[in-house]
Amino acid sequence: MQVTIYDIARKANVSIATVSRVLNDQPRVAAKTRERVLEVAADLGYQPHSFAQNLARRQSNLVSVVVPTMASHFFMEVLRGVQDGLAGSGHDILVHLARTPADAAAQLDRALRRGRSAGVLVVSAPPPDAFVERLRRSRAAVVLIDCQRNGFDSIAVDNVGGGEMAVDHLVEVGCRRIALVMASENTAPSRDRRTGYLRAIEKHGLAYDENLVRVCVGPEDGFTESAGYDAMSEILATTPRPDGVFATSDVQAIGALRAIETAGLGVPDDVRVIGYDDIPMLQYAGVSTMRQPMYRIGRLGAARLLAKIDDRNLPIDGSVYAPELVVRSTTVIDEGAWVA
Amino acid sequence: MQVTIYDIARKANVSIATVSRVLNDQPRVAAKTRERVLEVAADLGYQPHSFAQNLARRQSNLVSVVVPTMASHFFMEVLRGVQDGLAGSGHDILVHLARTPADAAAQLDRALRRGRSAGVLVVSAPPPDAFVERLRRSRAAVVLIDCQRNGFDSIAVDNVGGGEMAVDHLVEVGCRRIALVMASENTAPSRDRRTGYLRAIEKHGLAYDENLVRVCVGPEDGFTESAGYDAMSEILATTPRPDGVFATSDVQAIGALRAIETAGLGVPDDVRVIGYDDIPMLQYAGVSTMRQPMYRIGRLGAARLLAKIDDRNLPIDGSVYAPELVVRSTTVIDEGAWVA
DNA sequence: GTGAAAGCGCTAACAG
DNA sequence: CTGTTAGCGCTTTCAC
Repeated sequence: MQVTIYDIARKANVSIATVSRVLNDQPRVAAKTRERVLEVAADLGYQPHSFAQNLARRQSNLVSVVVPTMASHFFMEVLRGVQDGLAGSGHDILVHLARTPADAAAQLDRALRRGRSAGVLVVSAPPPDAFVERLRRSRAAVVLIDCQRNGFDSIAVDNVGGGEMAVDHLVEVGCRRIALVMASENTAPSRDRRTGYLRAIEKHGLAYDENLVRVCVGPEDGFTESAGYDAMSEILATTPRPDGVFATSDVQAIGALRAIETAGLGVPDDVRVIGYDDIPMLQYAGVSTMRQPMYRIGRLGAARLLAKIDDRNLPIDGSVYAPELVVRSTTVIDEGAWVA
Repeated sequence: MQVTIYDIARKANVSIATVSRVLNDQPRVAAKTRERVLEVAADLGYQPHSFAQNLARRQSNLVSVVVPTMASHFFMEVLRGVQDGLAGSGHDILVHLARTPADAAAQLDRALRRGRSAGVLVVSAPPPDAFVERLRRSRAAVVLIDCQRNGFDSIAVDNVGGGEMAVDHLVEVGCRRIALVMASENTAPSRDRRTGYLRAIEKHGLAYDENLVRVCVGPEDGFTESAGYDAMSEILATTPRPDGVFATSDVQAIGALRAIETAGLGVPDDVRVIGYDDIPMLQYAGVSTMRQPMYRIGRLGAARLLAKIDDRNLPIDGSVYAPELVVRSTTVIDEGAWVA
């Protein structure tokens, strides 16, 4: 059978209470006893049973991450950040993948089961109304990542500002008729980026033309290359055609690019293109975009969660990071780039 | 405080044993009692405390997945498959990201802590020698995904066969001098695909030229676009130049493509290119590749793990799936494709 | 400094 | 059919 503190106690001639004290680095133990216990424990290859510990301590060393399945690169980076942010705290990561908004609720539900997780990180999808109460009542600490909601801690990236910056950039390089290829209105980042688009359009005194705006539909909330292609194809049928396009994600931007080329137009000469995310592929495809600090928000989110777990009464804090404009050859002429 | 079975027992005028029986769907309970208990439980919003359950049942409802961080798309698909394969079993997924082979050992270690996980899924990296013994001794069931090792259950894709098929295809479309752009020799899939390459070269009676083989170095075990670019650039300096290239991953293939274009050569006219994985981007980039059933192996791996958890004495089973050749415009002339 | 004993919330014999 | 009673492995008072 497995070795428990009873085995250690017996072999070291002490009580299990003492073993527990030693193992938990508590003060009131004689140096010699401590040493002996430690030695026996190492000898026996003792490993604490975390369920038993958690039960006795009335706490959990698990952290749940609830995340939509789309955007694998984004998620992987965030997850890396989360793991690093949690490192050393003794917490392990429970992952709950949500395919759809409805599924997100189900996954959140799992994550919130009594005693399960010390904390929950909700990524890229603000909790639905029905959960707000539940989340509040829960013993688990909650931190939102890449989304925000009143009353919750969050680490977000400024999607409105990002959308605005992207369009600002297009205007700066000379665009006047700027199209928007956006993902499903179901997703908050997508909606926010549109808000930024609208804000910039207005700010620069450009005319808003609904023919230049397309909402992608389809799987993965429209965050796909083909959705971007379809949307852009439709937009290009408009007269006069746009001279710039902002896509709410990089994969959509790639699709838009293909549509533009298919239509026999050139990038950036006829139409300038900017995406959002900065997935690795984009660097080589030479596509301008808004870079998001994914790893960073994951790491900060985890740190924030640990703080919250430690002290549930910490004031609510919403950090918002600014995305960074990455200029490549789809918005400015740059002969060194790969894609023309 | 939280509601426990004691609360239910009190309110329903039964003992906790009866409550437990009802909650666990055990037979010997009067229909009426059952109904009453269920009602009270629902009323109180009872949720079982999984740590307590696990402790009492002497089992775990957690499954660990140990995975290298590179290849985010691959992992995401596998993870989706795992989650679906586990659905309904009541198991949750613990994720352990490993940055390096050394880190993989540390993560495996975490996953194997006593009583922690009912099972462990090890993805894309066969367990190091030092762990074989440990793994065997562990109470946890173990299934390898996308890798194999004597004595362990595994769900793998035939990387040797895949490499061979890729090269076969290049030969079929007329290539005679075929280059290999491979990732680090640290990774098993990479090594296996090379074996397939060598096998095909020999089978077709082509000359093996070491100048046509480059091992990518750098971060992420060489599974990067820039590593592919660098490797291909070097290979192109060889005279006579190759007329085909097999890259052990799609991102490397994209890099190779860029190197070929930079060198002023055409694809597929001068050099034909085939990658490995079939990441979504490739479909639109029109790159030929070997498609791996990622979701599927994840799902099957999970199913296999559940079976093993249920009966640890099941005979060891190693399933090997064949990757699928996807022909696009980097190996055959196809005017409809996007990238020329 | 150390030990005895009472839980943590639940399951599982064992009686009745 | 139902209740009593031991645990699961560990932490944590409270005495000594």
